[in-house]
Amino acid sequence: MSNGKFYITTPIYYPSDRLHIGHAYCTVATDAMARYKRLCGCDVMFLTGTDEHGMKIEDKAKEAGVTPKQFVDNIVEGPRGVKDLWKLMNISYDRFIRTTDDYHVTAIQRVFKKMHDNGDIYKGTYKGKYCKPCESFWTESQLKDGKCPDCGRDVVDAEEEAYFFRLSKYADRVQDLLENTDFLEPRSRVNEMVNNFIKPGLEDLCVSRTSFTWGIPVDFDPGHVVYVWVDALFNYMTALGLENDAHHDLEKFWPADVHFVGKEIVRFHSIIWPAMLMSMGLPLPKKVYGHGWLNFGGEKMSKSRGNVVDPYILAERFGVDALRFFMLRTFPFGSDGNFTNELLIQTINTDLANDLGNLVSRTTAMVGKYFGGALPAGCGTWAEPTPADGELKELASSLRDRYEVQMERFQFQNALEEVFKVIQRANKYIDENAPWALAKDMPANGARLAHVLYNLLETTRICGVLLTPFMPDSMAKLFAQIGAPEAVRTWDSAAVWGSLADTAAPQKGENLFPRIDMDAAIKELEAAAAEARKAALPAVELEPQATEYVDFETFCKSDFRAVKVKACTHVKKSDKLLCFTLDDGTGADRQILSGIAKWYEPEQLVGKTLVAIVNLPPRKMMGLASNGMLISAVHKEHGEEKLNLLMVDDAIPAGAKMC
RNA sequence: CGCGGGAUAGAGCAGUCUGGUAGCUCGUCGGGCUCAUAACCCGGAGGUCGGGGGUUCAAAUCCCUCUCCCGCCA
Repeated sequence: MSNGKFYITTPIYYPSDRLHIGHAYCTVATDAMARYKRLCGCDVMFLTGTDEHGMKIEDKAKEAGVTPKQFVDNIVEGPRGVKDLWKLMNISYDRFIRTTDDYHVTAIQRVFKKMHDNGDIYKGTYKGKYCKPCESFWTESQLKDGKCPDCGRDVVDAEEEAYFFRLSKYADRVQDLLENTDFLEPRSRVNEMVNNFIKPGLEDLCVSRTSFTWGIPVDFDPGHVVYVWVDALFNYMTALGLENDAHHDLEKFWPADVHFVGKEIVRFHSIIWPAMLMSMGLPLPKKVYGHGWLNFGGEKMSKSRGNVVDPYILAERFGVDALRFFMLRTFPFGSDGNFTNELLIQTINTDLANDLGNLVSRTTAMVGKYFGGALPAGCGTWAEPTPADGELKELASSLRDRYEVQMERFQFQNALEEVFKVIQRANKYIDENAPWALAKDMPANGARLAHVLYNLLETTRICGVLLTPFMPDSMAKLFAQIGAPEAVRTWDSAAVWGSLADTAAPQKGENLFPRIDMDAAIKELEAAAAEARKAALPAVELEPQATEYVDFETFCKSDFRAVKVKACTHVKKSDKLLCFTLDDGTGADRQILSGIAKWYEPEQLVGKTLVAIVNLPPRKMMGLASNGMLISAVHKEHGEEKLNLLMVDDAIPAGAKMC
């Protein structure tokens, strides 16, 4: 692998809400790639960040009663925010750009001006549907049943003055770029872009707005703010110093080697972004890679479905490295993957605990047990290698090359598959050699035993090096356990069998990857998810007030009375009903059934003064007569129904009329 | 005929570009081992690769067609 530079980016995420596992997926993939390139000796620039402008954030901030900047500050820098998440996920980004950063703001103004000056941005009118109460423009496709998707009211045709980018001018060049180069990968995305967007004809793109103010102002035309395309996409260059003095790495790192992006924004990165760069006369990035989405349980993750996976919960429970590994080991990077908790735990148990963790554990344990912790000098070579020796050695020393091929194609799944084939071979090698049998006659077989263990340590070391980009912390622990110093954790050493000193002194340590009890963990996760869903629901939800009037006569017919509870019992075979014996002031007991067993124990209600409507027609429930209805206050808390019986002052006599 | 993706063992997936004995993980059945995180190793059962047609000596793979599922992502 040659050295040189490598510039890789994630999309800049939109901090209108907490990030979920899908964002983590893309960022972890980028991180693994960046770490891999550093391991290879490249000078790496790894950029990530946040795209912080726009109407949605403006609205959300208003809702929360803070300024837009305060709102995004909290989500980006605040507790459990974006930066916290990347810290937790051990993301080794070199630079983090926020589109609200001063240098970016002024740089974007300059870029906008340049494109305006060269004639590619011109003033026109933006036609759309306008909702007056919401002061919002919508496109035809955004409307819900022809109405405003926000408030459901009617919209009217309207136009506003706006700036447009001459996207159409670059259609041919972009189509050529997509069809005749490997600019966009995987290849299947190319057809999608060309068929859906280019062939029907590229329209010029509206690149400014006047309908909201939370954006970068167009400095030569007050009232207009730069819309997301110019603002967000150019982050990849402003972060290096384009049109600003905050950074000075443009020469060194541009063009980007690859932009990793989710498939939903492939269009922007493969059509709009190159077109704008063409307009600016700037070099294009070498590649855009559109990865798939993580679905959950076969369905798209979405807030409304309540199936958004929280990376915090998973990382804290199973370990960051296990989660990072799982995402990249299990799903082909280019296609959608179906995330399930079962699959996550299964992968951790099979690959990490049973195969890798256990291999390290049994190997280091044997070195300790049979050799007191250090192998004898000279054990690295063996005069008459067995076929198994040769096979293991060959497989392990050629692993790096097979791995590299896959990594260069961003096929993390395949790269990891190669590594685990070797790990499985090593476990088999133990069986073939039965070290425990050799150990029974140390004088005769001690040297052979030492060689077998050395081969195992060396295989483990090579795998450890190649797994480091995926699980940096765990591999550092692994190296410590097998006694591999820094010098033999390098890319070069991963292709050189015998790099580990034959006197290596492994130290059996804590389990690198503890096995997980599937059933227990699933239960806990489901409980946690339910908790999270609940927390996301509104704190207090009230029944909307009736808009229809009830006439006075009808209302007066309802006879509400104060009643005192003489006795209260559960109704047999019913989990809902309580049976009340009430003093209603008439002298005769009144029996009322009420479906409130979920909220009250019978004992606690005896003696209370309640309110009941007493002239409802009698009704039988579970075979018992109910003569009226007790009045309760109801509302919802975090989606859960709450009920409180109306209890009034005990000084009120039984039978007193409410009016 | 809107566009795209998908349909491969009980489950989840790879393989399809570049045709050549159908593969992985889990599960299941049987065996081995006891160094190790009740882990590891070996073997078996289980698939007409969604249906139909075509090209070919040869099709999961190429072509046509039909059915069903998913998504359309300011």
